[in-house]
Amino acid sequence: MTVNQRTVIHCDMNAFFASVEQSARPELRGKPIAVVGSGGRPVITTSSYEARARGVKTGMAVWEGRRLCPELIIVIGDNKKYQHTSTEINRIFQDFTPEVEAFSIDESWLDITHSLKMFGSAETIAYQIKARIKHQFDITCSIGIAPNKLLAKLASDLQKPDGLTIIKPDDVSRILEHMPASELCGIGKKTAATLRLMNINTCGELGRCDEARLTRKFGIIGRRLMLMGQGIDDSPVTPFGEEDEVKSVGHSSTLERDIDDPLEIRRFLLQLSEMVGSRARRYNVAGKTISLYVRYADFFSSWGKQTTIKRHTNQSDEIYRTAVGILETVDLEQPVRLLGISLSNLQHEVEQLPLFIEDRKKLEATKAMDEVNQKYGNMVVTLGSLLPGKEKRGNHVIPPSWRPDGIKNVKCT
DNA sequence: TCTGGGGTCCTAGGACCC
DNA sequence: TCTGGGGTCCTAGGACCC
Repeated sequence: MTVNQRTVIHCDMNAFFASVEQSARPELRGKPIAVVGSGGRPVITTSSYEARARGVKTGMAVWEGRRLCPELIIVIGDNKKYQHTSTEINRIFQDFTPEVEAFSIDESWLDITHSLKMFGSAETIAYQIKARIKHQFDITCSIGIAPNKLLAKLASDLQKPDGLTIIKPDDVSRILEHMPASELCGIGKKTAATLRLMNINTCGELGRCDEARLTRKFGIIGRRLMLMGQGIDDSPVTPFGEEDEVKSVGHSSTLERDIDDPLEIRRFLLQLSEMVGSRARRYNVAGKTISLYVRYADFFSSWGKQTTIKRHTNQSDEIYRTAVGILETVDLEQPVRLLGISLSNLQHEVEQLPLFIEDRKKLEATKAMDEVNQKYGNMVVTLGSLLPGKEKRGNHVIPPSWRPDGIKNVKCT
């Protein structure tokens, strides 16, 4: 046993978006509901446990969910509400330890190593967390307690909903022996399939595998895979404010219908550029690399291309022009199903000090536009003048993005 | 009648510089 | 006739997570 034994909690909200909706709207409680995006081709983002019992799953098209469960209630998602609830829940965690890391909007890790003395035991803390979340939001969660993040996450997956699973250091090898390797966070479909071809199915087998054999197959992550199989994970819980800086800012959107009209494509690119630009400005970052991603009507074929420009930018018009520049190097093979733009190669803490009066005017205009858009929702005001031709602007509005603000990078007020 | 949107990390190969 | 080699930046693509 090492001296540095840690105790880590992983907390996973059960059917988070659906639970928030059922909590906010009593008439939805006990019913099969599905939370969907607001786009023209909606898919199910989260379904309640009542819906899951009927086979309704994340990622399904709405019609498919309805086929399986005709009484399915469709609820349009409200990201702001989920964001807010998530922030509040993380505040609860912080009453138990300052070392809280949000993995996603509905999952967090807590390093409670130094909180045990004050609160008694990990179990006590877990039960208190559950009770407070239940009381305050009427939401259940599944909690895993283990010596590290990898195992805590594995543990929280073992009992759903409303579970509490403890993996004690002494039990690690017994529990992992027959656990499918694919249960580990980080081993996805492809890796699991490759492992199976190597005759490795369980964590036990993975942990005993010759490191060189894994490295030959997987490169640098080979060693990491072996350690994962042994339940070893030294990665720290990184508290709020100490995360790595954002590395890219992007938006993509599936169009309501497939399009091949170049002007219409540009219209969407303009909106995407504005979404990316305004978010970059809000984060106070600027990027040198602009990427354009296109998925064709057949869904399976797609491409992405990127260009690196001379200086960093977070100006929507520059992002737009660069994206169009990329588009012009390509002959589209099919109508377009999805368009995406992202800004990377980022510089942080950008200071905007325009030298020329024209630039200052533009900055003022951008600021005013950002304020209006922030107040009245996505992209009420756009740089319509950049669009070629005089055709009336399409009234299609790109649906609010799934998670407009990564929880990691937003200062909560 | 389908199959979302937001990210991160890793690899490979080419261009270019000293 | 020898034709290096390290470092960095770039593009493209794949795998993973929620």
